[in-house]
Amino acid sequence: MRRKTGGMDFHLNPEFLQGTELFRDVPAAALHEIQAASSQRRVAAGQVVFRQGDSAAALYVVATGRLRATQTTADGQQVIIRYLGPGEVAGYTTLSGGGVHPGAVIAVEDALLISWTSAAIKRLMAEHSSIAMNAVAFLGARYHEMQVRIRELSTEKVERRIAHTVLRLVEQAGRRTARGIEIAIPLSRQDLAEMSGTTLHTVSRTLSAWEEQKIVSCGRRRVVVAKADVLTSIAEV
Amino acid sequence: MRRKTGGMDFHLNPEFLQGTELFRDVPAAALHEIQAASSQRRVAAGQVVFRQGDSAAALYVVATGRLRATQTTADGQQVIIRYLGPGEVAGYTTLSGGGVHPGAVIAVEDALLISWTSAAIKRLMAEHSSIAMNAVAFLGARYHEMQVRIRELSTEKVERRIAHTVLRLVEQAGRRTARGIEIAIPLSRQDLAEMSGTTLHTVSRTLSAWEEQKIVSCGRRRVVVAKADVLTSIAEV
DNA sequence: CTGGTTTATTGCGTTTCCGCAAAGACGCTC
DNA sequence: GAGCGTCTTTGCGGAAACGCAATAAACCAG
Repeated sequence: MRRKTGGMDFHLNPEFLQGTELFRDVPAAALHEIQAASSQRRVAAGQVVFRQGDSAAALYVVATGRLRATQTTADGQQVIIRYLGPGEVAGYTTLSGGGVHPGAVIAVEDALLISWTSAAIKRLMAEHSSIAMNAVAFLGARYHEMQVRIRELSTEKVERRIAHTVLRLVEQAGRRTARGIEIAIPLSRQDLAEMSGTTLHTVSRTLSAWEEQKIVSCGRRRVVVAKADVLTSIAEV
Repeated sequence: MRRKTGGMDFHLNPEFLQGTELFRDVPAAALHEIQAASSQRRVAAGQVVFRQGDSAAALYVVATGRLRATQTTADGQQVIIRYLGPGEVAGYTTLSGGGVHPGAVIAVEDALLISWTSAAIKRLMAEHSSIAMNAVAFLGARYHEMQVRIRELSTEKVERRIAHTVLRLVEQAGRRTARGIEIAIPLSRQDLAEMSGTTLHTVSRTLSAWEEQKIVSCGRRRVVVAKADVLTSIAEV
């Protein structure tokens, strides 16, 4: 399940760490220490990294693959908070209190994660202030993201919300292809609904209408944006 | 407008700092340095602390009074992100990048703020890791708050959302009175709407219905919760 | 290629909530 | 206490989006 750094499968080189949101610009001297305290964990697509309510024992940084962070209500309704790609942090609660994870994280592709125990990452932050500063920076950025989403959910109609969601995904996981920009995450209509605050039916109807106008072309769990500018004008006007 | 610590109006004592979310548990030795770097600023009710888009030059900690943080769209639609009371931080962006404030903050009551320049607070964080740890903790907590609100906005119907909003305000600014728990912030129907993702009309109708059932009693910009348990069951069921 | 599973589409009725409009209540100033 | 501005209530019509249900399409395994 987990193995110590130095395993045959992945060499955790300093360049990788320096490219992550948490260890960016950390003094070279600290990198070895960070690396020594790390473990690795592989998760297959669909597998759970941690559940909502689990005690926050480890912090993860995505090395390869992609994760999804969700929030679930008592009665099972779910929303997607965010997707996490290489270099991003999962399990931020581990950085602060000795609390529990407020949401779940699962892998949507096979992924390799680098992890630290709560005690280890706290010690590293206390010793190397630049790590703590990075944590402040990325938490601030995520807080801001959520503020924007709240504003959208509160003030915009569904079509615009879906447009914003798709554009955000393009930004985050867009891959240029012949037909346009493809979102490189398998995305069901349900998934889009859970990101836009609507139902899969409404998402389906909206995408169908867009497909009619050649703005997007989509398949099963796949969306390709052909006319990003038109989508932007739907989102902004 | 601003004046250095040591002015006659407010003595910034160490006990106050130790009770704030940012300077909790900071070593006593650091308090003097924190204090020396601080300024004070008084704002009258209704006055702007900073605007959305202003460059993030200062960080504020509320000493007395209450502030409101908002997000506004290009076309002037507004949502209320949060109210800020004594001990809480306004202007978190100042902690990280050299960016701009992503939202506005105004005073809803006369308030006294303690402030630090961006450079000063960054230096303090770098030197005293416990400040940085506190920043990580409170940003994590706010990020979590926003996640919960997004889940509510995405999955719940208006009445439940309004109930949640009112209960949160009770938690944050409730004051026990003869008639029940009064929310000690002047709150218009419009304000409640901007916190719940709905319109003032719907808020008005909902409060009227609740008043009918003696769950709340309200006046102009005032809400008193008589039966918090019933409100909780509306929010949770 | 065939049967089963998952995912997507679409029609239709229904609910929820918005948004206009007009009237009413409250509180402040002079 | 008269007048004015702000805030609140409420009726009514209508738009937006939900949610059921049934069908269709895509994918997978054997």
